[in-house]
Amino acid sequence: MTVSSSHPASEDEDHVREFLTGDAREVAPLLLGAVLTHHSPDGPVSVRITELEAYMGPGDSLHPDPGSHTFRGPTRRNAPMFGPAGHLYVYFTYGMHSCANIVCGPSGHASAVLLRAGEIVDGLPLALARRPTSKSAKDLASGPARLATALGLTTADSGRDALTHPFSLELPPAPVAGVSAGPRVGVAGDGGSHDYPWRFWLTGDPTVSRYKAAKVRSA
DNA sequence: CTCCGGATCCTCT
DNA sequence: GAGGATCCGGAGG
Repeated sequence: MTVSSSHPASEDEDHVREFLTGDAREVAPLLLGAVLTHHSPDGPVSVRITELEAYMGPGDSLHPDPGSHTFRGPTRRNAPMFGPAGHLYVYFTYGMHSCANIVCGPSGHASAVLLRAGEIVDGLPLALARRPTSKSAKDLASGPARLATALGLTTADSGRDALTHPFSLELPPAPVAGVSAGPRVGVAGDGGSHDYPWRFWLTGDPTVSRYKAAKVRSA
């Protein structure tokens, strides 16, 4: 067989991309157990996803999502969320942390899944070097900013394709058993008490971030 | 174990 | 100019 000069997508890549083009609320629980790898110049680190959250786009009359960064429409920062599925949306927050999403849905539909926690399954020494304050291997990626740091992701990676070099994403061979769902963390929704159950995690997994209820803002 | 505040600066209004 | 899809360390039980 011959090799085309235009780097054709593999069947695997096509399959993963098509899967991610679905509704983020359906994609999210099925992404549990998936392995995201970043091959940085310093070496590879792989994370098995154990917790994530779905964020929907603007203009969904059934489920308006004030918690989404795209709620007020496209901006320079959130532009990748309006792009094709499978790309990264990385944002910087609290003056010091980066958090990473995988974009879902067809282009124009700004939905994504926030990677909230995972288990380091490859590149443990490098992940440790990136997160020297972590107290145990379980803490290396037990939070969205921790996960992004352990993988070496920054806003420079926002908009890049998570399915091609230097990244790769492997879906679990079969949907994982033992999935829990609940309200998202740190998002006050429409007032705090009616948050959507769009956070998914592997029940009982030790790497899942410790739950903290969304801060309720008084007007 | 839980609770609480400081760090620190990008992004959008 | 305000506030954040957070993390960490310290104080107290």
